Amino acid sequence: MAEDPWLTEDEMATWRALDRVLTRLPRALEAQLERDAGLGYMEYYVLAGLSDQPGRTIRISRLAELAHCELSRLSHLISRLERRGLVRREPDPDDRRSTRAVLTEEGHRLLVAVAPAHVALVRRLVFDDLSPAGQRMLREAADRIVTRLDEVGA
Amino acid sequence: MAEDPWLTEDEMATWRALDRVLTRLPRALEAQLERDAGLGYMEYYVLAGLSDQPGRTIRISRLAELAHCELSRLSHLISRLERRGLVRREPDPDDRRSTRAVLTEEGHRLLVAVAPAHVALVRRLVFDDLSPAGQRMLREAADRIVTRLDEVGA
DNA sequence: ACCCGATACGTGAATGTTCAACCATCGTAG
DNA sequence: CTACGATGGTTGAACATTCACGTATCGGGT
Repeated sequence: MAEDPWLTEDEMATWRALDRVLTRLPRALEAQLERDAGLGYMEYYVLAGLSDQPGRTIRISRLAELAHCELSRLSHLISRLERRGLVRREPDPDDRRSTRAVLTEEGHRLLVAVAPAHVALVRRLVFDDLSPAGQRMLREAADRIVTRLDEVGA
Repeated sequence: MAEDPWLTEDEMATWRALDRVLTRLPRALEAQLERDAGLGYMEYYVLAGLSDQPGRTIRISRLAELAHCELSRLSHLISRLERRGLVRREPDPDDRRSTRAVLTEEGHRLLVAVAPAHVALVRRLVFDDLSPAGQRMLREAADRIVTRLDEVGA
């Protein structure tokens, strides 16, 4: 951790650009979800993840792994969604420590209603005018970063 | 907003990778700053931005633009930093509505103490094993996304 | 059968962020 | 010069997230 620490001019410019994406892109997506459905970014992806599971059901701890989200946060979040009738908790018959989250019909309807606009915004912000080569590079860069994140245990 | 909304298989994979970076990279950087200096991500960049200004001083509203941060949030944030003696407020002589934030000597010392480890982590997570071509692509992709964000006014 | 560490949550307090006011000052049209 | 909208900033309440702790269950080892 001791050696020449600083970034080159080029790296600095790249980092600034990436940093702006990091801070503004989630904010923009969240704003749209909030307006259209009263959902936060994480709430949306929890509902979306849930709808992909067989029976639209999944153990809460498993969902936390998928969302890279702490159990405590997810518990509060699910309580909010439950109050709104979008998900429901049910005990896991196989393991009585465990709780399962189930996407309700109403939750599914909300998700189906809001998803197209969300996907359209992702397409517009990220993929419009991104060449296939550019997209491949972007994915490779992102995958490398995720690999590094796993390495440092974050 | 009506046409074929869905993402291709490839786009979906790219988006998932990007999404993981969006959620986990800031978290990892923030965790390091929090451990080493008790600073949040935004707090660090506010101090860093401040130290780049002549006289380590800047109008608060200008700082909010630089950090793409709302005034209210910045005001609370600066109050916290002020309580810790890292910055100080002073009235702007040119415009009496305005307040200026000044980085204190102690704030500067903390910044200098924590910056190397932060930069080293950025280098490790983002730039190690990123080819010059890859870096150029990454920056171009990020810049395009920022341009789109400006277009939709986010 | 019993003990003990690990796993799967839930909860309440502390902290941070957003939202909706509010006040003071500035620039300017009339 | 004055009234009025725009700008700069603060504040407090509402809401979300994190942290530390508590509880119940599970899976072994002995």
